[in-house]
Amino acid sequence: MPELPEVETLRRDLSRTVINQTIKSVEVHQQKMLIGDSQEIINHTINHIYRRGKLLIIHTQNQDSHSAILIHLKMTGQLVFKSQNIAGFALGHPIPPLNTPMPNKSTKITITFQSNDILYFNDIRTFGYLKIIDQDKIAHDTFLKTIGIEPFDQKFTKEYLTMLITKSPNLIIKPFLLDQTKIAGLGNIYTDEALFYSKIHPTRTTGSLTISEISLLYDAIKQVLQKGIDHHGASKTSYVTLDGGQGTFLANVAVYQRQGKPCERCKTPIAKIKLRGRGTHFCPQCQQVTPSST
DNA sequence: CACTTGACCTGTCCGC
DNA sequence: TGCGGACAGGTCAAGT
Repeated sequence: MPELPEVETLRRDLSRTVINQTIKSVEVHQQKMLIGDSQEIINHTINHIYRRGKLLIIHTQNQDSHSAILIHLKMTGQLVFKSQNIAGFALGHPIPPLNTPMPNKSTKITITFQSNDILYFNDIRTFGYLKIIDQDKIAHDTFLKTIGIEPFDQKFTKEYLTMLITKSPNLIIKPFLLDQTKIAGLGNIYTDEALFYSKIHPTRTTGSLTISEISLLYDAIKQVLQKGIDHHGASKTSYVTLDGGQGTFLANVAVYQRQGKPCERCKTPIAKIKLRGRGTHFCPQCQQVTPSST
């Protein structure tokens, strides 16, 4: 469930808490969650953290080597930070952390810093991973290699989106938007929201979209992602912010998991269908299967 | 080659 | 109350 806004929220929080921290030890509680050699980052200092789509990339180094930690949370992954310096640790999220014990049974990897601060990687369903590789090999990572454009990249323009759509005119728009090799970072929640605001039915084909619909879709993608970041992400079941708190985006969704509830624009009950195995929410009135004339 | 489907997992919820 | 099954969804290998 963590999509671009959730991972971006974690990136920002991590940048305030673990930059310049030196890794003392790495404890792996479930082997398959770790790819690579944890010894490689012992005594490494974290000096840079960035994000590609839903993937978090942490640069570490010491005198001899430069490594990278790639973290994918998939559906139920969590990163939780426990500081020794309680007074200095206030991330300021709107919903404060529950006092969930750390570590717990979903804790898969524990990273302890020289400060004795601890970063926990939890994942109930164990779909996520933490991967340690040489920094020179980042460009060869099989996932990163195929990932598409960043929605907030300057190169992502209306023309770029039009080009992507024109190139694959026979795809259903929702799976198209979920395809990480085309646009990076959209998942089920933000895709449904973006289609609602652009008044496009999720089963429309890419080739059927008009220029003005593509324009609306472009604006909607950026707006819902920004709104998600502003709300510190969407906490449904498992996603939490770095301090264990919750994002508030779900209180502000228009369609996601609002089936049966009135559309905020026209009061028609929101519908839910299954599209390619994904729960898909939309307003049957506002989002027509043919282009709207407006 | 481009696209689609099922598998990977486990906690939660619903109906019987 | 207990149990089985559906469901949740990001990615990738396998299939079309």
